[in-house]
Amino acid sequence: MDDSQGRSRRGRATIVDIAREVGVSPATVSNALNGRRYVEAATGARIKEAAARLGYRPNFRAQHLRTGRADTIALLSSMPFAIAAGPSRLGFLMEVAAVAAASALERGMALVLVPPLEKASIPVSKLSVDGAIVIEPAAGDPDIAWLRSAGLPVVAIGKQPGAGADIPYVDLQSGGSAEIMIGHLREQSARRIGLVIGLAERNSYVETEAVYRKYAESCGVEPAILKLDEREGEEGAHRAIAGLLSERPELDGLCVPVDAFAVGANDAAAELGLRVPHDLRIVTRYDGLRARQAQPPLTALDLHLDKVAALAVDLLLASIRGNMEETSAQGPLPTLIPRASSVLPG
Amino acid sequence: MDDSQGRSRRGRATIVDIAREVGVSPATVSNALNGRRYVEAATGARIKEAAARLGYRPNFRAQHLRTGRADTIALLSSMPFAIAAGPSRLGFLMEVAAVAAASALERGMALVLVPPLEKASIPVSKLSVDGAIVIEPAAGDPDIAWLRSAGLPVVAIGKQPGAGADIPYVDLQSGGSAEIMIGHLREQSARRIGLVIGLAERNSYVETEAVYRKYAESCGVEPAILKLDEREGEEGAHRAIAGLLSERPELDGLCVPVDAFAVGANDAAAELGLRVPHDLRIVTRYDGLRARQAQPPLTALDLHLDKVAALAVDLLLASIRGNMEETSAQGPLPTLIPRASSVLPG
DNA sequence: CCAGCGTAGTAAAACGTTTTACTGTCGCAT
DNA sequence: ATGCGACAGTAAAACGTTTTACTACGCTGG
Repeated sequence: MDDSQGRSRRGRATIVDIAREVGVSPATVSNALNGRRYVEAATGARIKEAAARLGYRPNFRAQHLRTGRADTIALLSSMPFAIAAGPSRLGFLMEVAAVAAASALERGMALVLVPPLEKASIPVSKLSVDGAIVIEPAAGDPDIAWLRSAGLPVVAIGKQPGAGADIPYVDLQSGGSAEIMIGHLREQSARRIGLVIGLAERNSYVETEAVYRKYAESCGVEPAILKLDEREGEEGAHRAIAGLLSERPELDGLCVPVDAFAVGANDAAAELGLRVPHDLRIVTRYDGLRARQAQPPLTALDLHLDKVAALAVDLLLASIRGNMEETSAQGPLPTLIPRASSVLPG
Repeated sequence: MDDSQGRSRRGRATIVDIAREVGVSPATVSNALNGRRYVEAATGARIKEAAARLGYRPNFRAQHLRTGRADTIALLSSMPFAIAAGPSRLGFLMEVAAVAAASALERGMALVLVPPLEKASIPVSKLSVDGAIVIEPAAGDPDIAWLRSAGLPVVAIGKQPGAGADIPYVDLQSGGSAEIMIGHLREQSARRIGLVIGLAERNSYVETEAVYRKYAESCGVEPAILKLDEREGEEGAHRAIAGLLSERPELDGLCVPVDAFAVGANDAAAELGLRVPHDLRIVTRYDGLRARQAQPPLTALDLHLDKVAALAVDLLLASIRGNMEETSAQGPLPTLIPRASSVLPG
């Protein structure tokens, strides 16, 4: 039964209700409402009027089925839960998420958030999305593999090591970041700098290590490199770095890109009675809550993640829509935020 | 043409490919795969084997259309852009988002993030979701109105003022929070406490004001209440609070639930040469980056947003699935985090 | 006057599931 | 024998769009 509103049985008005009302075919209504074929101005006006009068709302689920789109993208963290939990929960991922979500919405796409889960349960395969942004993926990331096998476009924030040109990315300028960090330590008169990075094969680690090795060689210092399992978190870093500092007491600077590890470095220094920054200068990369709350607060980089996130969304949408003339984008160069962990007073 | 894999022309295997392969009807395949009707064990096994062999992935868009679900919920901030921007971008909303997203994913739902947009453009009507969580909605929130008119379940974090029992909510314990804040100020020997809240009609303001008025009456202090437009942000608060403090120089304590305003209070005190906490004690509510980074750092409350977010997701999913025996949930009581803005040394 | 073409519309198929209503068969108690 | 219910499966409709292929029609140039 139609009621006086002209809509079918129960529920929302559909395109065929409008068609019946106006005396036209559903196809014409569709074309009038989303103008992908010309319909006569007068007809179009009548259709739009009827649509408004009936309170028509397109059924997105039907559109999605028909068109094969989802109008949704995902934002994935590939970091293990341990490192993303605690104070870093509001970290890198969420900072990107906030602006990526806004940027996507303004382009008519929804962004679904996929934080690291405690009980890892490949939820990415349960998602209905048109593509995904992945943050600093390690080589062989299983989520990326799944997405690619499903034929979905993926954009990385930070190049995926080992990936060909097939995965576009926003360059996080990790090499430049490393040079800024190490350069700053040297300016603060550190002469024996050590490096603490993660064990996973992430581009930022790779590039940072390369820059570090070049520094070590050119300055003639014996490299001191510690690679830690990210899952160990702050406490693991604390222990391991305490070990490093005992073995290599000459170290007077530490470049620790992972903020959780850097806090561990602070703790290790405290345990060994080393004064930061006097005896040991520490810098980290991501300027999040952890860096600012540390005692002493950690010198860090402003990665300009708002710009990075917006670039990533642009890149992904271009990729989804098939315009892939440019396959990657250059992120902005980070800027240093000097804090007490590395700046000698006076 | 079927290829050797038995799937239809191009693209993913569908349920009818499996049906053809096994020699059974599509309906049986559907029933076998999502077990809502019994199918014989042997048949079911053959079907599942074929599904695995063909690499079958259900087409979520088709499921969504057929079932009317979206398997997605939205998380909305109803705060204006000005107050959610800057340091608070990583604030309340994102803290809730992180755990709500994880919690939803573990229950098979995706969470889409709807941060406040600079150019407000009712994007909620473009979303395909089964329901929404709204953070501290003001009375008459247009997003909520829209969602309700679309028949979608809504859960509020913090009761919506003026809403009946129709909108379930997680009680943020704003009354209790106010008592904790004001009680703390009094313990820190504040004798003339002022209140700064927002102009919008949000429950936390309402309850806080009520508690404050009771305090003022019972202690015989002349109420000093400032209500500020949230869009004015830090600077607006700075100016207005400076005005208040000049007019009412006897004030020695300030309860400022909105963190952006509390930072403004800090600035106002500095401008007037008032020492915090010596001459003026300040407390705020949300313990975010802003509170911790302020000079001096602000005493705040741990609202236990992880628990709150999980409760909200539970409530919303129950609401979506139609189990609404309990219509609301009681959030945990906040706990005080004393900091230098209110704690007198010694 | 006719071939040809652009225009504005239509009918029907298609997207891939789920669900409803129906069918045949088997076992079993009457 | 017969009726009956449970069982395991099927055919077809349905969800609401978009898209393809087609039609009727008027116009234009030759």
